[in-house]
Amino acid sequence: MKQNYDNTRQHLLDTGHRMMVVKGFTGVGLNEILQAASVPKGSFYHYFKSKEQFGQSLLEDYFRNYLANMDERFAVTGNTARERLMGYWQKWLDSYCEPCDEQKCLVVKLSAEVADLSESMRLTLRDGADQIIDRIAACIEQGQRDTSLPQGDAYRTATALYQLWLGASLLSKLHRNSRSLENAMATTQTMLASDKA
Amino acid sequence: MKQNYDNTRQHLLDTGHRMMVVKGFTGVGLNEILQAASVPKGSFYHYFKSKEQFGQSLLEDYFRNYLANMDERFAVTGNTARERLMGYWQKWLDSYCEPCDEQKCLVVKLSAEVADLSESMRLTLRDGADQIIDRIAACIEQGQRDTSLPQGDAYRTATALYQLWLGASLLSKLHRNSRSLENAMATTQTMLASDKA
DNA sequence: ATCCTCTGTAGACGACTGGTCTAATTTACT
DNA sequence: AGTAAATTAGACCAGTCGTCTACAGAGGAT
Repeated sequence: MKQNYDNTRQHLLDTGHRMMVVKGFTGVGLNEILQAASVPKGSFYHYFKSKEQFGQSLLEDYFRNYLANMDERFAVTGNTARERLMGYWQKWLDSYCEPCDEQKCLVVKLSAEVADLSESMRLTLRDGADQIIDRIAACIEQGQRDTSLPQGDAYRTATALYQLWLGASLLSKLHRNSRSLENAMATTQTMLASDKA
Repeated sequence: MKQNYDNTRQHLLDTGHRMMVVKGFTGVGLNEILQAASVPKGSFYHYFKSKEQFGQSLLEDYFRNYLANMDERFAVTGNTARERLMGYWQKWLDSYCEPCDEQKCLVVKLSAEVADLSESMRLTLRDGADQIIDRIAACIEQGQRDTSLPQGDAYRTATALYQLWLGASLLSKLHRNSRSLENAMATTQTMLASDKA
């Protein structure tokens, strides 16, 4: 039963994620999600207190996975921190697929919409983004130690890079192609050029 | 009468802008806008074919003003192109005001939400963003000619800078402060350092 | 001055969807 | 078999966008 509870709950979260990534938070209705998940409407409020709290849980779940993924990626040994970092951006770039307009990254999709709508979701998004930047900064520091990355304020560089990629993702949604992301990749390489931070 | 037409139409556009900048496109209802503008519903569909077309007109109006503003700013003489460009970013930074969460920039607020929702709005947003980048690039080229800015691919740099500031604006919405924008400013200065493009 | 037409105003209305909540059913375990 | 908890059904009403009919008033033509 507890098993069942978690299943249904997670199933709702997954379904919600899939729809919100395309339609946004306000843009998806509960009915829509519940129908897609084959969960009766009445059940929703058994698992979640409100749509807002559902959205927050969704974000928490998203960041938990995302950060775990980053940790795993950045913990790899046998290559330089620079390689690990560039692999992260490369994966971001690769995750863009031409036909499917799906924007996997919820920070890109929801930040602007949700920041003025729900305080709890805003805070979850904010903390998640901060943690992502922290990890990027940590990787840069590793790179400064193993000399694969240039010296300089790691945190500032990490923030700048993340901002760059968020903006690039926004533009890639407008263009429906990956050119903006490729430009971001080139800029990233320039910014991490060994002579200048 | 024609006067009245333009007045009411523009009044609807202005009111819609003010509300969408806070609540997003899907987040505001027609009734809400109409009530705020004191315009009866019947009139709305006299001026606009649908909510979507209203949104598109709103964006067109926004970009028309925004680009005119940029042109004016970049056409000033008596200073270097570098100063003109940095003035643009400084204005972006200044436009953030602590208490009012209003995000004036519709590209930041609406891109992610609208890109998957309305093709016409997506294209308007895309073309507007492209024109902004074009102007930034033109200003950079001026700076390369008057030697106030470093050599390099002006268009690529312009795109990177705009992406950076879009992403920074997104983060500033999450944090409700201007730190991200200040970071973007510092990064901008580094990227435009005279030794390296 | 009278009529006519066209622009714009007015808001009721329809069909539907939104999120929420209470009451009832089903399930699990004593 | 009885009780308590987990789960569901569906009512609820405010709100959605868009349609439609009615009418006010301006300007031109006769």
